[in-house]
Amino acid sequence: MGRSPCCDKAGLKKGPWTQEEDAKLTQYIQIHGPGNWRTLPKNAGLQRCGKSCRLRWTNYLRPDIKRGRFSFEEEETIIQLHSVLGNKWSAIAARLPGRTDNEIKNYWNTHIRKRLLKNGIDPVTHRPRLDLLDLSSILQSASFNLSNLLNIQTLVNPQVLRLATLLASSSSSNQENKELFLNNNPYPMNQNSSEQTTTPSLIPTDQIWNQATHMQVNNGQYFPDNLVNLNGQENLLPPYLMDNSIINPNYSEQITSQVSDNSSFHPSNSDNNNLDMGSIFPTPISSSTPLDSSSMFINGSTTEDEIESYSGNNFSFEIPESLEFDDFM
DNA sequence: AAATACAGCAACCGCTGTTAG
DNA sequence: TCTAACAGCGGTTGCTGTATT
Repeated sequence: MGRSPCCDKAGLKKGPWTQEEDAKLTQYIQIHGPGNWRTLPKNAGLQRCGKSCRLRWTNYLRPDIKRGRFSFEEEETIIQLHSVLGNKWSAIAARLPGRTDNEIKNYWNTHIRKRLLKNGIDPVTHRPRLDLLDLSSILQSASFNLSNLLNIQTLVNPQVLRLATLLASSSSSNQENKELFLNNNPYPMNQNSSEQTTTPSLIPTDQIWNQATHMQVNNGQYFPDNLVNLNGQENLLPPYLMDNSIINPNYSEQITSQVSDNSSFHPSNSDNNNLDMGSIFPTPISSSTPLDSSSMFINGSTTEDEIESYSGNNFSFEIPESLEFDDFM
């Protein structure tokens, strides 16, 4: 339309808001209410454009804004809604009381998106992609040895598996492994999206769905409850493949049907009579949680933030006394 | 201790849809 | 019906604090 931004007007301030400006804006809105943003700055004695005032109010000063760290439930909700709605941040924010679209967008880009990529999940399609994984680091994991690798060959792209085997059998240093992998990665990151969605590295998720439906957690790491079964046979999948929200082929459809009914959808931390979140967000005791970094100790590294973010009451587990960590090693 | 890199987030930009005159 | 202003949205930028070298 070619309209120049209102802030182009001379004399209007830009950049971070001061406490004084915040106070003026808050006081004015408390008296007159929000709206009429064009005339508001002048009436409130602010050298700002109306748009800037509106953004400051809606994203920061509004009294109903919930500040601070996102809860585990909120993060799950964001991930699930994003899998259905995409980057419709306002639509996602509408289902997270107290959170703004800007805040959710920032949180997605700075936290969730990176973790999905790290864990081999395409943040756009929400599907597992081995070509996004740091495979060499997985191979260093004590719970993912060569014999395990060979036993999952029916589940992964043979080409990737062959490469992983090569890396695992190599006696060279870790750095050399990484370089070897990078040089031989058959599915580089710069493929176009259509190729990505059809790449054979996509895990046939329905094949492993059943294995992920019953999970236990131990030492911060998820394991299926048949990890060590009666036959003493170890489960052969690495933890990152046991995330049932990731690999459940139906979860997107589930939430789509829920979300499509706008009048009845509510996030799990509100009255959830209209939506059984348990059907969408599996509880940790029965299964893994979606995209949970604490379940992804692929290379034994995680951040304090990630650990802390999952340490709330919503994340308690029952660990059978008979289960010992050594059993998994 | 200083320089550099990185992460997180508030704020801005530019576009689109809606509304009022 | 047209036009301009408003309101809202998603993408991007740039500042600030922290971590690393």
